[in-house]
Amino acid sequence: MEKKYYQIDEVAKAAEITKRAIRYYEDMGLIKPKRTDAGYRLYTDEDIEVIIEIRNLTAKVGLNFAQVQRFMGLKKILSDILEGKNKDPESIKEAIDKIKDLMVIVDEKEKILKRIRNNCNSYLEKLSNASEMSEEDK
Amino acid sequence: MEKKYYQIDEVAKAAEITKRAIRYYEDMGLIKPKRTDAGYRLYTDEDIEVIIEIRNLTAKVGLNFAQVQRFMGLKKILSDILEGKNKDPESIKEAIDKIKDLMVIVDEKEKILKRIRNNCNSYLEKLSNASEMSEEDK
DNA sequence: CCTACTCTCACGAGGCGTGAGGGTTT
DNA sequence: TAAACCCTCACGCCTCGTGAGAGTAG
Repeated sequence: MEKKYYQIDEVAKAAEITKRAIRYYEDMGLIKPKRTDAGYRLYTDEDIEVIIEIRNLTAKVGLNFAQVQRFMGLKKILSDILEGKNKDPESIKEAIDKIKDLMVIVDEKEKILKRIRNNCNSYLEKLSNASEMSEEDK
Repeated sequence: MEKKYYQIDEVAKAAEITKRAIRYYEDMGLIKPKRTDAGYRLYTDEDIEVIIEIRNLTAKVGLNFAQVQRFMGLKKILSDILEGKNKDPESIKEAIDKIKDLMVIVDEKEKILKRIRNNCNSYLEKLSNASEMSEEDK
């Protein structure tokens, strides 16, 4: 079974990100694509998944690379546990704690977004009232 | 009725932000505190509110200063409209559009946060199952 | 005179953007 | 041969972090 490989430009389009950012992720040790003899980077489908997840956690959630790396390490432990390769209760506890840490950050962000959305909604209401009043002035 | 003024260190604590960041907001033209004769910055309660909102929109939501500035400008127009100082239907329409733009960004972020939270929850479920199984192994 | 503030430079870091200069050919 | 990729520097931008050196006293 041959794996399919993608060049950086395809990956950039698939992950909706720049090539520069992808190379930077590599510099930071978050991904390690294969290379052709000429040095061209070759990515697998799994690499693309990882890149998209990094993107979500950084650009969208606002984690830094150190935090992303912690979370990625967690995912490896997690798949080992689920495949039965790792049955160490300590590892399981650690993984659970790391997930909970991330969820705290996510909850915080969600609260602030909700506040902002509520503000926006009340502004819109007030503005539509003001808009109606200016109609009646005619 | 005298206004109360605060020095930068008090503001920093109230807004949970560094003094450096507050000064930078000023450099970027987002706030314009008064100054004492010696050049010390003096902030009002409203300044503090603004600083907290900038903080929420940048650090928490991930907007850049250009976007924050657009949103702040909007708030001024909005209060003018609500106080009846501005009854121009065009201004009202513009304000509504800007708010809708912001809400699109907020919605996007909320979707991604929900996805991440769902992932976290399903991981936690799987891990707690794995944890029970490792208990039974004893 | 000493402490604890304040100020203004100014260089550094993280996460890329944007060429420049030069190879490769999925 | 030329287009259209790829590579590695390397400097620039944004949002501050972190002193350094000097003035102020809310």
